Amino acid sequence: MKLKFLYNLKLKPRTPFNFYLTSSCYNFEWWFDGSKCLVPISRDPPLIVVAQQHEDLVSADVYGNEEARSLDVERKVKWIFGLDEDLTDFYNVVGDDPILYEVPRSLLGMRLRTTDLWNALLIAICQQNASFIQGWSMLCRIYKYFGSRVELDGLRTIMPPGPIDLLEKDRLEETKVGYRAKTIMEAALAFTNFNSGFFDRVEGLKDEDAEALLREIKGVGSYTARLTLILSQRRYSLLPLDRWLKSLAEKVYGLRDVEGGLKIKWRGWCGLAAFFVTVVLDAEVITKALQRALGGDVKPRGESKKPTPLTLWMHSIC
DNA sequence: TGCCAGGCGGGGT
DNA sequence: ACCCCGCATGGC
Repeated sequence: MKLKFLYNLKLKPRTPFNFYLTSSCYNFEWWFDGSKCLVPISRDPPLIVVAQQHEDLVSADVYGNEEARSLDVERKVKWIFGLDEDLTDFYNVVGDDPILYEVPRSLLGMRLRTTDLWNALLIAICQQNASFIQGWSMLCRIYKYFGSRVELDGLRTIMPPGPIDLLEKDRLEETKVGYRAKTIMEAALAFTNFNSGFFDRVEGLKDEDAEALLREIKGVGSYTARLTLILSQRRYSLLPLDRWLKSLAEKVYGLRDVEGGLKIKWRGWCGLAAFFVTVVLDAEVITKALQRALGGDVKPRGESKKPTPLTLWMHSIC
């Protein structure tokens, strides 16, 4: 599929904003090359934005078919990059945190990029009981195998698959996701069951209700549901607590009641804090992550020998 | 080789 | 409410 250039947008982010870090994090080579960040906005009608930094603005070249002209791209791009987001209070909360104090310093202006609910759920399921590299390799294979190739003025990229694409092709074994295949298919089914309007309502629900609704999918528990809502709707109050973060919090902060303790410590920023913990510790496996955190080595490595959240885009992992 | 890694649900108590 | 186990897969 080829998409043609439609128009350009120039957007002004709230300062401080770091386009490079924001685009780098948890991204793939076909969506970020070090300067251009390609953002799939809509599958039907197809629309992809090519964003890059332009002085103190974000420049967005919009590619799509004619049908896509009517979409409110400006609002979506602002939302995805968090251009209007104010992290002042978050920076105050983590400014002297032994794990996160680098966030308002070396990672100043970095925002979380959102993705749509379905894709966020896919990402979250792939993190279940898997190391960073295993989880993102599974995702990588899903995108390559089920996504569609797209070309924008010679730029080659991938449109991530929708639930229908997975159901129709029905060859998830090829992507080596193991027992998560069942959960992914359950999720895909739930997302195509439009009669009930199952997920159209999620946005309007309170955090607990949104979490409960996602958990109706078999194989989706509290961790997966919360991470999904953080990555798609910036529900930063939610704490996606897995064994990795639990272990870190017990040993580094000396917490016994991790859930309660982190909520007091990070207040309404638990979800964003959890996200940044993985970034500053380069998503190392727990033994290494603990060493790093206890040794005060909480600045992400620039080196690209092996993939980290910030350098994933520099590597081919599948 | 064997064991484990950012979960989860189902079975036991 | 808890505790414990199996579940695919790849990497060390």
